[in-house]
Amino acid sequence: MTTVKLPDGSLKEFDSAVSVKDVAKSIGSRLAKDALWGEIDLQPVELDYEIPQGEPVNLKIITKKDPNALATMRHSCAHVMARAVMRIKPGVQLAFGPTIENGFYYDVECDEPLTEEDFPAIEKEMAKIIALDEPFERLDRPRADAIQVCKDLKQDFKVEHIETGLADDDSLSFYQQGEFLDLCRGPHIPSPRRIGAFKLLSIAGAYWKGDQSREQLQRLYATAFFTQAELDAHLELLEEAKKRDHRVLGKRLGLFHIDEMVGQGLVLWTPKGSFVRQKLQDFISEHLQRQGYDQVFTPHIGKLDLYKTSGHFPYYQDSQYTPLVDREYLSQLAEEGCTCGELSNLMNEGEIEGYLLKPMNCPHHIRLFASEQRSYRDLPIRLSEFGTVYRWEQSGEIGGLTRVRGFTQDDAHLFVTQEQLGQELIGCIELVKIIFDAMGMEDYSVRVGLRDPDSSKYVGDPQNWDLAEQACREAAQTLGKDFSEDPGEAAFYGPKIDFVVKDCIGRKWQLGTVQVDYNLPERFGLEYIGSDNKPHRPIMIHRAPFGSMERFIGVLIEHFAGSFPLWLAPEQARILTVSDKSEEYGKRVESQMRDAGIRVKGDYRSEKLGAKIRDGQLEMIPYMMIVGPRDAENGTVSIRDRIDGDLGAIPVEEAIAKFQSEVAEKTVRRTSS
RNA sequence: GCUGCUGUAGCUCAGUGGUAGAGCGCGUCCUUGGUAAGGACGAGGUCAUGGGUUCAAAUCCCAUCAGCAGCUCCA
Repeated sequence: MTTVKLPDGSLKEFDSAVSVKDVAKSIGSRLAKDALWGEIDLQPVELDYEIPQGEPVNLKIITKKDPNALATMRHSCAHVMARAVMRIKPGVQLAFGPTIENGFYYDVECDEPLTEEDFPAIEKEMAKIIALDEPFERLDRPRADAIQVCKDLKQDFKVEHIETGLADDDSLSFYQQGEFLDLCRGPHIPSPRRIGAFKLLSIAGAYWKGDQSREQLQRLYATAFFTQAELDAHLELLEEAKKRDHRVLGKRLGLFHIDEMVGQGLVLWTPKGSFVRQKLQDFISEHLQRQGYDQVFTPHIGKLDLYKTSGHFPYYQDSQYTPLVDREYLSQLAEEGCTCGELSNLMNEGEIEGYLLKPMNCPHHIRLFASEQRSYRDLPIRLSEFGTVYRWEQSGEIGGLTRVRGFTQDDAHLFVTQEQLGQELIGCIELVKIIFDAMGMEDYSVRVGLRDPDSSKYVGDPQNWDLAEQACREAAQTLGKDFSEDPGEAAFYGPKIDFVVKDCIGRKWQLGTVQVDYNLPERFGLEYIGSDNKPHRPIMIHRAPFGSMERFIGVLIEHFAGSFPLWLAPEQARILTVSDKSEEYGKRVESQMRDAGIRVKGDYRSEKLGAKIRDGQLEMIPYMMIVGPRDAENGTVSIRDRIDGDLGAIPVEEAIAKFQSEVAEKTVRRTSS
């Protein structure tokens, strides 16, 4: 008699010995077909495993749909990969080898570094190991034994990990497969034959335990799927994603240029890219005006005193451009025989006179606020500026438009009373929502950064913090979207709400941000006169709904895969003549459209129509208007839509009206998600 | 900043020790073609920069700069 208890609590009884597969069959033929392996009392077993008779056993049949099935298989594949590397390279030290979103990695340290040229050999060895079909066997060892096992294996990272990271565990598990033994929590698949298809993807550096001061390891990235077809589909998806990379599209569509001679991370906007940027600025400016913001302009530099007061200099010196040392101060230092080393020390200590390229706009706005006496009747004061700031980002972090050294924030600083804080935060969130909605961006996440209760780095009154954190939560709730609350993610000066999106290869970027600040009003001694005729300290809100124009446009290019909606497209429509004979008519239509405010160009080359269409498609022109003798005769254009193709001939006026309404509606029509 | 890879024509790339190639683009000419590439000819490169090895370097070595991936960082 065999009795199994299924995850739903139901019991199934069998008169004779049965395998896992038999149980699956008894439940349904579909399940039997989809079953990958079983789990008896949480231990993975093969499908042909004969279930022990007698006492009831807990059985779970694992299928592809099981959320952990793929991850479990991939983790087992990571073991196989590590084993293969150890067979090929001597003296391999193993670190961590977890599963990640679309695959897995294993951190290793080798005497001679691995390169991508080693991949074929590793993959071949992995295939051999899988063909051996040795099971993954779990071994539990008491703490002291476990340390000894790792010492015997000469796996120093594992020893350290047990001694520090797993200091509270009395018993530790290992998994053994053939000669390969590894400290591992599990679970694993019952045998490697469940690894359908795998591929090594890349190799990169990573620090042991993520600590820059520790050993640098080599991280082998790979992925695995249950079938070759799934792996192929995944790889194709990666290729497709690369095609919408904003760096590739930015070059192909001529949106921006980053020039070696100008400097790393410094963006040159081409006319087309500048157009998109300007349109976005105009768009948000209109909403700022509606919300009662005042726009201001401030310079790109400020005296060091300003940043000493704000606290930004010298504390963030590593991420700032070197100061512009005051001319007279510099000659004075020279007269005193100051050496380079001494100058450097003076900079480190912040004891230097000169100017700084502004790393943020707040100090300038603060001085504008402080330039007049303010009454509670004036508040809230909302100063906004498309302010360009410069930060010395680490060279290895810079790339494309998403991480640059000079960027323009759609910045604003709100000076508010405690009572106004909640409502103003909601207003800020509203702006972010307006932007995401207008772009049809739904795939973003919201993070409320709260203070870490165990840390003392935060400035300001804890009661105010509580109020501000609650105000942030309430503001976030107005989005009607899930948000995460992240303790420890607040800035030292106040809580914040961040908006995060992913780029084409899955990297996360913060776009919009709304931050409460109790610190700067304090440091600058800001005041307003209250209704009680006494001075009070305002609270500041920093907010940037786009984040920065650079990063936002970078993400936006990928979001639209280069196909901007009509209202944002630098070139909205293009006239394509069928032959030279229609050039005159084409030019007439062109000027008619231009007069109607359409951004139109004409392609009058003596190319065949097919070639002109192809070029227009590749340049992602929203509408192509084909004009030939037939159109000239009827006063029409034959419209071709970037997405839907040929729409047939319509009168020129009708085409103009169509475009104008699409622009007015800010319609978003995307070719793919 | 760290590790690894990469840097050849405007763009994408081939070229592994014997003084440079393709496709696209660009120019000129021919072609006058109705919904994703018509044809011919031509111009265009101190092979990222600076050193070194060698009779000889795009090719091998070192440094610098830049790009890519990851790590670390991001007021």
